[in-house]
Amino acid sequence: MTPAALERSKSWLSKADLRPTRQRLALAALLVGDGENRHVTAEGLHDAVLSTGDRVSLATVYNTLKAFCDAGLMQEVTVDGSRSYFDTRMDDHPHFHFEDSGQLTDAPLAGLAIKALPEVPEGYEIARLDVVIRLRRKR
Amino acid sequence: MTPAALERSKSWLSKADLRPTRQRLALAALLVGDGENRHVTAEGLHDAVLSTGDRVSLATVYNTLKAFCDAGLMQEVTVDGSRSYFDTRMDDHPHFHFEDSGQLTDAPLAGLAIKALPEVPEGYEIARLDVVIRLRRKR
DNA sequence: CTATGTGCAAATCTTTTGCAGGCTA
DNA sequence: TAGCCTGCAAAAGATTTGCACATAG
Repeated sequence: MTPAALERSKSWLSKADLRPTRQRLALAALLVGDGENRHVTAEGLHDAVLSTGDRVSLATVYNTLKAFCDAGLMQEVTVDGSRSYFDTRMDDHPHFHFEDSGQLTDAPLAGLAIKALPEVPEGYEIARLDVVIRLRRKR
Repeated sequence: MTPAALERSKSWLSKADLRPTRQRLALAALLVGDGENRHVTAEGLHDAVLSTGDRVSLATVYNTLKAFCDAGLMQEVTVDGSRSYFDTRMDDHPHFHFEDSGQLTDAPLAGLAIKALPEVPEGYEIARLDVVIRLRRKR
């Protein structure tokens, strides 16, 4: 982990009043260490952290990702019933989901324009608008 | 099950070359017997069929719903990581998801207008566009 | 009759939880 | 020190699967 990545990870955690433990720093470094947005699954992140040599249990990865979400640092994105993805980008934006690889990426928000939304039922308000563009490899 | 519902269920199954077994007819009657669209979970449908007096195992409900999807009679909608919903309506249309009750309903397609979509990556085409409007009860 | 379905229980897979011990502030 | 964190293993759900039996065409 570079000094810059360490710094970024620490300030990311302190933004949410989360203690900079060894495990959280290791995970944060993989998530925001380079300043890019990430879309990870718990298992994928666990594999990634193990391959850096750090030891973090899978249960802690789950608990930590959930803690990051609760703290408002990430959001959970549901794209297929079997796995959850965790996204470091917090604004409402569309996603591309590649059906062949299962990969999830941000879709440029610029290209999406929603002109109107269906009328929301009485007594409710919009919590979030999820847009997933499912992509299939062209034959 | 009314004669009309039985008829509708049978023709719905035959549309997809699925044999009209007792279990499939019981499930189909609940799904399309009245001509309305339905959004069900496997467990919810299982409860419903049991309450009509028919006996169908939960595993068969799962297998049958999956068979209906494979046959192009329904589509699976993923709205939160923990459960799958199965929708008898086959066109691309937005959904309302009520966070308090977990209920899923169709949102009027009329109200949604998408002006433009992000450019699709080279070599891929859009398989489906999922739009889920998450609703929270107003305080 | 033969290929398809079905039921049941056990297996899988992802995610959560309980609890004893560890570590940050 | 006090309270928050972590690890592990076991629990909890949702869904799938293996296999023997049943049934539609």
